[in-house]
Parts: sequence; C-alpha cells; structure tokens
Amino acid sequence: MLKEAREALAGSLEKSYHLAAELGELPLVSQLPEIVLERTREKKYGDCATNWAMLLARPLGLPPRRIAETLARNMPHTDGLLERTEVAGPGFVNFFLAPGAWWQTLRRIQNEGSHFGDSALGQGKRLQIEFVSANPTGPLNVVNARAATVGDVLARIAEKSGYKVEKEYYINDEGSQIENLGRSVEVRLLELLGRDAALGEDDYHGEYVKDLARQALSENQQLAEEPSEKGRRFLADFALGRIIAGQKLDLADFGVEFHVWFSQKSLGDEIQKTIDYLAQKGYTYEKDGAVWFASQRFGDDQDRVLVREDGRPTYFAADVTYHKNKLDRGFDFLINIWGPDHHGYITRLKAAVQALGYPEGTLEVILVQLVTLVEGGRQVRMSKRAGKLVSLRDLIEEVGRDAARFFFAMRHRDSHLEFDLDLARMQTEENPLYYVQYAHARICSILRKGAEAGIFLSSGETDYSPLCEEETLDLLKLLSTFPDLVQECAQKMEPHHLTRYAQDLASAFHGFYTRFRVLGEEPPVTHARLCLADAVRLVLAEICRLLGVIAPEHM
RNA sequence: GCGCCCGUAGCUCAGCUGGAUAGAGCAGCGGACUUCUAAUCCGCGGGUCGGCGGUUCGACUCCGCCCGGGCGCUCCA
Repeated sequence: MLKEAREALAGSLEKSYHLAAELGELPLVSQLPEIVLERTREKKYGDCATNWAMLLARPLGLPPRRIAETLARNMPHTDGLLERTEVAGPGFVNFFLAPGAWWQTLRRIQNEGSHFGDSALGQGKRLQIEFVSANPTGPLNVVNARAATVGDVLARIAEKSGYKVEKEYYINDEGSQIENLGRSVEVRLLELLGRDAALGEDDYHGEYVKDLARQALSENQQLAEEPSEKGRRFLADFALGRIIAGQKLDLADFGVEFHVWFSQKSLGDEIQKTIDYLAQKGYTYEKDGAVWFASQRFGDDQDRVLVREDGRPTYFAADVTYHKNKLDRGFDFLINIWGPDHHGYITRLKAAVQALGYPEGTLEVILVQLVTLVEGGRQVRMSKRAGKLVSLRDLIEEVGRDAARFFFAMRHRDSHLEFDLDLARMQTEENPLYYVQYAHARICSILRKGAEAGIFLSSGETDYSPLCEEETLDLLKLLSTFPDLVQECAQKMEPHHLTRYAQDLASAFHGFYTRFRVLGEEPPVTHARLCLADAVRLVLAEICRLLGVIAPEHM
C-alpha cells in the first residue's frame, strides 16, 4: 500500500487511542511506542496490521487483546480508506482497506508514469559506485559480468532514489601484472617467430594472448627483429590498449556505460603526496626500512605497508591515493563492488578513508560472490591459470544480454550464483525473463488492439469503480508496493528483490488476463481495466529499465 | 588458529529492521485454447528452516557453542 495510506491509518490509530483515553477506556500515558504498520502475509489478516496494542500492553498495564479491541472500536472514519478492522491473535489489529485506497495507486501511476517509485531517499547526495575494475590483463569473465550487473542496476536504483550517481571503472594499468602481461605477449610472439620461449606460472595462458601477439606483429613489423626493450614496451602498451578497448566494448554491449575510466597510472605523484599527508597527520611510521600506515588505530588487525623497503609504494598506497582522489572530487558516499577474494582488504581501506578525515560509512564495500556456470546439468569447469574462463563476450553471444543481466540480478549478491545456461537460453515459460517480458508484450498487444478499435486511455478522470474483483484488487495491491520495493533495494543495496517482484507482478497480470477481458466489455469496464493494464505495463517497463533489459512490445 | 559469507521442498533460491499455519520458480502429476498473444492459466503432492542451547508474549530472523561448504588472513595485485 502507499505510504500516504499507511500514514493516514497510523494517524487514525493514534486518534483512536486518545479518544479512548478521554473516554476513560484506556489509561493515559505520555510516551507512546512508534506505530508500525506491516504488510500481512495472509489475506485473512487484512491488508496490513499493527502490533501496537502488544507494545502498549506493558506501559498501559493491560492485556494486549483488550487494548486492541478498544482501539479498533474507537477508530475514527478515514474517508473511504478503511473498510473494517479486526482484532486477532495475541493482539494484532488488522486493517481491511476499501477499494478506494487502491484506486489511489492507479491515479498516482497515471500521473507519475515512469517516475512512479521515485523517492528522495538520497537527498541529492553524490554517490560514486566503482565496480568491475578488473585487471586489464584479459577479457572480462562471468564474475566481472555479475559485478557489472549488480553495480549498474544498483546505480539505476540509487538514481531513482534521489542520489546523484557516477559510475567508475578503475584500471590497474600499473604493477607486476602488467609486466607479466607484456612478458606473456612477448613469449607468444617469440613462438610465432619460431624461437624458443616458455610461459611462466604467473604468466597469462589464455588464447587471447596469442591473438594479441599476432595483432602486434602485423601492426609493427619491427617486432620480428631481435627482442629489445623498446619492443617489449610496445608490446605491453599495445596489449594493454587492446584489452581495455575490448573491455569497454564488451561492457557497452552488455549495457553498462561508465562515466569515468580511471587510470591507476595517472595517479603519478599523488601517491607520494597522499603518503606525506598521512604522515603529517601522524598516521604513519617507519619500521624495518618500510613506511607503515597505522591502520590498527581504525580497527584493522595489523598495520599495513605503504612504502616497501626498496622504496616502491605498495598497491595499497595507490589504492588509498585513488580513494583520496575520489573523495577530493566531492562525493558524499563511495561504494566499491569487489569479488569475495578481496574481503580481507575492506578493513584497511575503510581505515584509510577514516584516516583521511571522513566519517565511518563514507565508503561501503559490497562483495559479490562467485558464479558457477551449469550446462547440461553439469558444472562448466573454469580455470583462471589455464586461461579457460567463460568470458562476458561468450555469455552475451550464448544467452543474450537480457537473460544474462536478469539472471545475475536474480540472486542475492552475497550468495553463490548458479547460472543455468540452458535455462537462460530457453525462450519459454521456464525462463523467468521471458515470463516477465511476455507480460509486457501482452499488455502492449491489448493497447494496440484497443487503439485499432478506437479505444484509448482516457486522459482525464477515470471511473475506477469497475475494478472491484478480488484478482483485480490483488493486482492493484501489488502495484502499490512498488515504491517501497525500490526503496528497499536502495537502502539495502540489494537489486535482487526487483526480479522477484517482476515475476510476481507478471504472474498477477497473467492471472488477471486469463480471468478477465479488457476489450469488448461495457465501456466503463473496458476503460478502467485498460488503465490498470497500462499501469502494470508502466511498472514492468520501469523494472526492465532498472534491470537494463528490454521491455518488448511484441514477442 | 583468526575473520567474513553461505546452509530453508528433489533442484535453484526468496523470506521485508522478530510476528500469526515458512513461500516462489523449476522438475513431477492432472486439467484449460471458436475470445485482447496457450511464450499463458488453474489444481495436486512435497519441509526436524544444518544441530544444540539462550534472549521473550512470539525466533528462519537476534546471541553463544558446535557441524558442513566457500573465501580471505604478503613489504602480491
């Protein structure tokens, strides 16, 4: 139900208490517990219920059921909102709303359109979400794809919830993994030239490295000469450029666009400045020839090295600098999305953000768990070392962008995700994505058929009173929970509720569709049902937009 | 050894800051197309919520201890 209706009910309940107190039916106390109206799980308990009487039992010194009965009896009339109240169980007050309460929802959706469900939760605060940020040493894989989906969907949800959102990708284009990449390409190049060379354990074994070597050679024939430092540098830069370009392209085809691609290399001397800044604040010290950050002061279980004995800054030092850079850009909140292998890293980075002078909670790190691919009832074996990973590109080609995104958004981000490739490929009812999309297409079809017959959505006031059957009201009730749902997703930073709701809404509509006709009824009935169908269409389309999948008009 | 995540129906998973008889999808079985798309709908079965204690009117949910699975505990990134 809508927030307005909830607030109205809570207000009436409090009035009821004061009325009862005036009549001497209940003792008067000054401190009242907060009224919480919760959705009921079962219809027989009404549309919503409150445990307020149970909370009042102690302060009033009366049995909760008696309080509940008194409150229910004294409920003032709430112009057309409430049908009746009941007292049940240990002292719940159950509210049964009148149809008019649900018709309000429809009016709202008609007025607000795709803005239905928008909120001011974020108060215009600037939020940056950094995600994927994979090493630029190979194509993006399925775990990156999951992170990409979660990050992108969360960004859309946050935007709808009143945040100003920027999406950013951090390119780790510096460090030993880049050296390894350059060497790996060089080995493959030497192989192409028929010379002796072998990959080391830390090198990249994937097929794409051979491709890179081939492309580099055709681009720069001088590479066929004796190996040189210059040639080596060319190879590393060439590979890096190609890989990053490939990642950008894959993500774009996956529907994920970043506002900023931030190069680690570009931090340059900011790293030293950041270390100096921390030193000046007294958060660093020297030990064993290294410079340490006193992260234990901020709850870390050990201090961390910023500058190695040999004078090179650690990756951590660069990361602290990067986060200082982000904060200097004026963001109010930072969200990082990482894989589970980085979780030991969270405390020290949060410590750094606090050391830089920002309150706890400025940085939140979300971990997205691993993905298992299943095909033909069997797990698809993947090995990073051997370079046998299913890439994001493969996934897009295999199951399509929409199915991949929907499936990645479907599970709680903290749970391992089993991705059934066969199911994702299916274009039948078993596939939840098609189930949802079909509901949308069906409604579009009704609207088209209506338009052909000269029946259009009325722009003015609609008489909703024909919408009174149980299934119809159920559909309306579900629609009215959408704003709460979006807020829940935003607050908990959990996108998966969205897919579940989409399935529920599609299911409710399919049921409605089977039971009732929209077109061909008496004009008032047809008009009212057309409004309802269109409202469902709008909400489904909005969910698809948030998920980044297509809401098809035909199927 | 320490820390984090997970353990719910045959399978994959929900379960909203503690609420009433724990839900959905898939798989299984049985029905429904002369009507706006049957890519759909309706019905049926299925559970010691990993285990044991604790907190309270009430626990899948909170706390403690175990069991099982995953991951992390570098002057690597």
